[in-house]
Amino acid sequence: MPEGHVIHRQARALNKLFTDQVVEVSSPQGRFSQSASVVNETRFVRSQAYGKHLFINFEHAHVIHIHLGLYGKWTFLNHTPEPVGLIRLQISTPESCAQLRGPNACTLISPAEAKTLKSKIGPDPIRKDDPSAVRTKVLASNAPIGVLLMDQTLFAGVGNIYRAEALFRAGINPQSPGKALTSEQFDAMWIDLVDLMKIGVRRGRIDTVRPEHLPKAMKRAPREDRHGGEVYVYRRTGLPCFICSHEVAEADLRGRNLFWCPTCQK
DNA sequence: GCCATATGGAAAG
DNA sequence: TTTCCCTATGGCA
Repeated sequence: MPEGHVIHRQARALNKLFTDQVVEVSSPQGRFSQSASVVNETRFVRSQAYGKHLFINFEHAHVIHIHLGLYGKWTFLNHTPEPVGLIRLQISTPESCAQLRGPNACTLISPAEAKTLKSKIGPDPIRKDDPSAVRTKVLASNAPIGVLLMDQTLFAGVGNIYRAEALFRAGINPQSPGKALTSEQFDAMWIDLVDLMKIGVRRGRIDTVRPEHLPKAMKRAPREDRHGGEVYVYRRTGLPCFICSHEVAEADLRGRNLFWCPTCQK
């Protein structure tokens, strides 16, 4: 259920636990057993995040590709318990254990296949990738910017929350076509995504409310939502905008929930 | 216990 | 554009 910042944290956590160690790899649930046995008791080289995709390199040029999708979840433990629930992938040493449940994708691939996959992933704000090619595409596109932001070949790692919040902070209506943006607006939004997502990596939660709006936000915000942080519009449907007090709106855009302030985002 | 929901994306139609 | 994947959780009976 994560956006890119979470995947980057998980890559970091896996590296901290397992880099250069010979690890036990298994699939208690069974579905990944055959692949797990291929890398079982081999050396964990490193894990890397590209947008929402995670790549784990093992010795002998084996790579596990993971995408969490909506339900996927990692659990990190300092011991290896009896399996609870459906664990697709488990990596462990005597000191540490990482368990993966419900991923959208978990497959053993070759370095060549990894390269192909990575080539389809767009620039990632957290990796400080160059957005110039994407800027050209966005500024020429008739598609709504709210749709473009969710396209992982354009903005790797951006999900529904960062989309809603970046557009709010930029004062841009999600329905505006990409070509309606100025080059300056695009650059400002990209830089904002870099800032916001780096904060997300650092804190492990999504915080997007500017300090000057924060006291007000804290007072009016409902319970902490699942994103864990403080946001302007995501899942605040019907609640007053922190800036103009207009009700936050919600709509369906291409099958995903969209949140915005009709006043602040013309 | 049952049902709706979720920060995603590929495949099918 | 719709369906499916696949798991956990929270709200409600």
